[in-house]
Amino acid sequence: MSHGIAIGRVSDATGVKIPTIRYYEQIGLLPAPPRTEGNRRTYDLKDTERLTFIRHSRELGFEIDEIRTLLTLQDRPDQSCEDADAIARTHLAEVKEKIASLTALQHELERMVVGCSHGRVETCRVIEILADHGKCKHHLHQA
Amino acid sequence: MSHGIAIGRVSDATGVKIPTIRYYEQIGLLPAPPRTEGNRRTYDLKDTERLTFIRHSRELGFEIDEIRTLLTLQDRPDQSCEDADAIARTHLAEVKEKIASLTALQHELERMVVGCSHGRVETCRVIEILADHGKCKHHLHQA
DNA sequence: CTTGCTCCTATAGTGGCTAGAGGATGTAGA
DNA sequence: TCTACATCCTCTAGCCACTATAGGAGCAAG
Repeated sequence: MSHGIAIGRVSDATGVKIPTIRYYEQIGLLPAPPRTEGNRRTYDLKDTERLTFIRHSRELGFEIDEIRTLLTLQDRPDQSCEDADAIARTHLAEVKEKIASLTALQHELERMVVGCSHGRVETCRVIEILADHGKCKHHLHQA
Repeated sequence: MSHGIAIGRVSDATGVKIPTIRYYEQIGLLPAPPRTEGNRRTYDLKDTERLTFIRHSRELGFEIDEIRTLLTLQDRPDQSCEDADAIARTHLAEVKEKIASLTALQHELERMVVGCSHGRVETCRVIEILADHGKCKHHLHQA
């Protein structure tokens, strides 16, 4: 008599680890499900969908608080999606900046690695560049 | 009579915040400097250089433990720089992967934002894509 | 001598989990 | 029915690299 999905199955279905699911419950991201007589959590399909939504959002780099907003938006389909759009746009801008930053970093690392004489540390470009910021072409904001 | 640099000056000179400098001392990344009679830390130029090295390495995304290795390498200039080179190469590979991942993410976010009808949540592509992983073209490793 | 800046220690908090201890429950086979 | 094993439970602590806060003490200029 089990019309409830066990946490392990939910974990398998969504790819979210069991402790993480419990953590999401703890921080109020996932509602606390009913329990069996033996005190085990029993989920339903909606929970699984919600978790999939959460996991996908996390994969896309959204923060927990952003996901909280997106979830409440999802729950009210008749409202304007302005907020969701704004969150996504802001996030997109951040991602673009991060890519730019990382690309600059990539070039600098390449310069380091290519310039390395493969000899002694004394003449190593890797160490040299790290020690002397002036040898740095690019200004990196965040890496 | 002050031939010792105060922590605040070191902070200004290197761009590393005061609590962070103390933290680095605590974890053994920066040696504990001598103190004045009034128990204040007094640094010298070498410390400033070491901190600059650390800051720059952090900006380039190296982890503390990697920096630890790089620092010991720097201290022995007659040794082979193989290790430093290996660390930089590994790091470069990670950065490249991250860029690829973020670029995929960027495309997906753009698809979301462009597809958004700016109407009600019901028809919002942002929410839709987040809810349904199947609508995702790219497989993202880490974002 | 007082004002205000810098510095000190120690502790706790951040985000987003992850790991471990120690125990209860559920299930499948002998 | 017994037993072995998988799965689940709670609770606490740890991870990284800081950052913030509280509650003081030291120091330099006006």
